[in-house]
Amino acid sequence: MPVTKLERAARLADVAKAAGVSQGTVSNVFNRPQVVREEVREHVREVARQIGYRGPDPKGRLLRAGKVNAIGVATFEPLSYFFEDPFARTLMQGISEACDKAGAGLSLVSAQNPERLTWNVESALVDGFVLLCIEEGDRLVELTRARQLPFVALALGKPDPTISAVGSDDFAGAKLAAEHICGLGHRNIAVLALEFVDDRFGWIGPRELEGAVYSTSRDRLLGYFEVLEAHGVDTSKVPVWETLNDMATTAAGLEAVFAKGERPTALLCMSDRVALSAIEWLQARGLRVPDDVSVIGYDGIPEGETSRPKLTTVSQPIVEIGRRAVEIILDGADEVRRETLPVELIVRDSTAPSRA
Amino acid sequence: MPVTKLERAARLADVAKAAGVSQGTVSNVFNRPQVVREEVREHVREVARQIGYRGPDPKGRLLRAGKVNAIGVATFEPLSYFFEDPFARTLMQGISEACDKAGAGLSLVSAQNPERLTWNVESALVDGFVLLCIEEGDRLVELTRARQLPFVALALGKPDPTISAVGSDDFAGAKLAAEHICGLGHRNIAVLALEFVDDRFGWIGPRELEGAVYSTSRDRLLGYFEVLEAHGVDTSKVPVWETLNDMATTAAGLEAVFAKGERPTALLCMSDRVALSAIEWLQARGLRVPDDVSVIGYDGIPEGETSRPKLTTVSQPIVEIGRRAVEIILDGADEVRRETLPVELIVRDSTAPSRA
DNA sequence: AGCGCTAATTGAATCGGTTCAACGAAATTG
DNA sequence: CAATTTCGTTGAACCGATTCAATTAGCGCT
Repeated sequence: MPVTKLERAARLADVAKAAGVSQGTVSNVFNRPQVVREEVREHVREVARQIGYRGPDPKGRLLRAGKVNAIGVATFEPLSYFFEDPFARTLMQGISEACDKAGAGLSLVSAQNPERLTWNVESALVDGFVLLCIEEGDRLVELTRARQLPFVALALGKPDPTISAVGSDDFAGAKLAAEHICGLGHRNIAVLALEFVDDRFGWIGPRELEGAVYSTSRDRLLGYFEVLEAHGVDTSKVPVWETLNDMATTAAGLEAVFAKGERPTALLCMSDRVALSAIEWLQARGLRVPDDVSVIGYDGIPEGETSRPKLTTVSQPIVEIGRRAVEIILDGADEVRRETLPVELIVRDSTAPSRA
Repeated sequence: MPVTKLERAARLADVAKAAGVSQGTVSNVFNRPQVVREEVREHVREVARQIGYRGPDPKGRLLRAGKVNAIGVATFEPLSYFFEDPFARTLMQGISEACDKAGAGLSLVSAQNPERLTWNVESALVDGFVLLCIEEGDRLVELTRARQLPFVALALGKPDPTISAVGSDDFAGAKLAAEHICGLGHRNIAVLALEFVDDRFGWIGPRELEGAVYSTSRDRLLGYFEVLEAHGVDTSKVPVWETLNDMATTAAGLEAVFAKGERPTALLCMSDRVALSAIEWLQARGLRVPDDVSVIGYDGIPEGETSRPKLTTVSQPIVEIGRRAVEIILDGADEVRRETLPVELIVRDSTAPSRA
């Protein structure tokens, strides 16, 4: 009897019935063709073709298999952040390389939109999460915990020992930067920092340092200060301005710093983005970098290599951090893993000896 | 009686049993809390907490719901391509914006690895695909067809009317570029092209043009030629070099072009990447852009705005293309949709009047 | 008390596969 | 020839939820 097409999309069971074999056999035809006799195999294939069955639906397979074979990357920023921000992009490179190698998929998740029907941390079909804790790291971790899936936090502000995390040594990195600047003879220095607490910017004093939510910023500042003091700088007089890692708040900070009496001859920036913004601001004001002002960044994003002047910076192994995070998740071991990768001073053209 | 924890992860059914209610009620507690009496709701919540149930598993929900609420972006390149290539990145911006707005997820899929057990076009859990047909567009389309999911092709080389696609008018865009160059008085022109057939580079003659696999390259070249001829240029003498859209093959092409007798005063490049590479090569050889050689690109990637000199180019609405592709997929209408978005000439600093 | 109405809950079917113990038939062995 | 092994196939359980028709409970009204 001729096989007729069905109304709804064909299923495995339909093929089985039409071909007069069991579901298990049809399943095998598509998943382990070797175990089924050639004659049967071809027959099933032919029937499948006739009723328009194109192979097992991943939705069904998933439920049984349990494993999605994909990892999710979550952040509180909008999805476009993954493709715009240089740091995120570099990180994603490492993450995507590791996924490619493991044959795992990559799903991007934005936790920003708390509404219903959105693909979020609660509903994403993934085997584990890499958390990009740029902002609201705590909430992100909390959301993810509820999913009971393995996860690794990156750029996590807090050194919580119950959370797997990959990062680099902020304290050591900051010291590297400060050593370089002091070694060039600079003593009149300003700091352009990242956030100490959420959604605020402006001057940072001892009180703000004390109440810092983000240990990244705190550790880096402490690193700067330790070295500066060792070189006889009175850190209580060093202007520290908290930015939102963008042009606007960086410019505001520079306005404020340069409005003060003594102008700095060097800028310690806690990110390359801030450093690049600062250079742009300085150049627009007719100040030469590094002749008039030395600028050092932090992170080591690719843009620092092509800027003018090329950016001196402390480089984190961003790609490597992403790669490790994925490896840890795919490892499957469920104990807490914390890794700190080494940082490196990269001297390029945006810093020069002090002329003072 | 006290509720005890289970060995395996708790399921909805376990909660139902432990709380002495039906599965349906527990499902409602988590999905439509309004419909269940407060007393029951709280009781179920409490029991769920005790046995360690954190809410419905998306895997199960998926099977029933049928909709994943995510779209996939597939290409033959490795995953890292999405974060490295400027064109892809800009496209992804549009795609991710549209996904964000629709509350849909975003999964990246590389079709490169044909092995088993990999997250690929056949197994990705998505509701539809955006196909980035940079290379091997045909195979990609074929693979995707088998999934019987809606898909939209971008940058598809062939004008296949059975496939939904979003693109821009290559012929018109190329004419724009050529008009600009001719209008500046240039008559001695070379073309740096993209691929006409897979995995080859070098000179393009009438034969290669004839046998072009990629209509994008062919249409652009035809656009260039039509305008050049209208300005009295003998196009059979115009050197056309096919690149692989990278520095190496662009440099090789320039070596070849400049080794020939008459040096061009203007370069028509089929991508901004090639144009930027060309500028770099020219500058390294001591040739000034645009004084000695004018260079015009194609695409309109962000890098063209910050390069030195800033790049004159034909801009495709890349972000918009990505956005439309997602909208078409989420629309759900299953007829074939083909859209051609307008291109625009953007005159910046890499082109100048011919001094001849 | 009897009636109609609404709101809350149940039970079973369903989604689309994979897996595995068990089984029958054919091939191999002692 | 009986015993064992191998191979291919079956049938049913299972994965973890959602959905909806049917049922029950509770309430107000005459």
